[in-house]
Amino acid sequence: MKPRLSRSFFERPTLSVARELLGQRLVRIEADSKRLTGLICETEAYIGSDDDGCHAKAGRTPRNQSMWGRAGVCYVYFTYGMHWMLNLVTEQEGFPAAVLLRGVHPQEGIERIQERRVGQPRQHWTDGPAKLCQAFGIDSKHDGHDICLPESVIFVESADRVDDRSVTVGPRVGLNRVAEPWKSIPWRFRVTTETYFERGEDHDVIKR
DNA sequence: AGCACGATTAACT
DNA sequence: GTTAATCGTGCTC
Repeated sequence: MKPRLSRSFFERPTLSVARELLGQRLVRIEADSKRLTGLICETEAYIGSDDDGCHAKAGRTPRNQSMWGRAGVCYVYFTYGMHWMLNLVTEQEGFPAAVLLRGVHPQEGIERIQERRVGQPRQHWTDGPAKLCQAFGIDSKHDGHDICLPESVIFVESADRVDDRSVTVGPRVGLNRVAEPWKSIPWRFRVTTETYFERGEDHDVIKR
């Protein structure tokens, strides 16, 4: 078994965590012990209550309180009446910051991912923040879940670092009503070399 | 108790 | 390119 990313990884500056999560392996152990994994290919950073794009700007509420928790905690929230989003909390406890997981490249548990994403072509199984939560069975029950505990059912395994040449940095998505500079600040990180994750018989293409 | 909004998605022109 | 779906959340009355 590969080593898991430790709490000290998540206690660092959020931009470093967001960048370095690219290429690492998101692991979800389901209730029946089925293991679903995917290599992280897109992230966004949300940093502090000064960040107008960050939920923490509204202050601490029951919904967003996980963001004030210790590094390594999941902040899972509900939006648009139907979608769940998974964030991993960063920096020190008491400072609200997190990395939104926006896309993964499926590796293990393909059959179950396919079941959860019925009718969708493979390239769209986990290429959005709500899509990956649906595919991995992640929802409200995981809000506040600590991924650094040994018994955690969600964690991140150490894998190959993605080279800078394969990473594109740009503005975060979906912040149309947010004021500058937060609307355009380049806090989105994604793997843009289309063949980057191709391995063996697996010839999926990273899109977006 | 009512209401406007949303870190999106899928379907459609 | 546009837009409906769908409802928890936080704010106002």
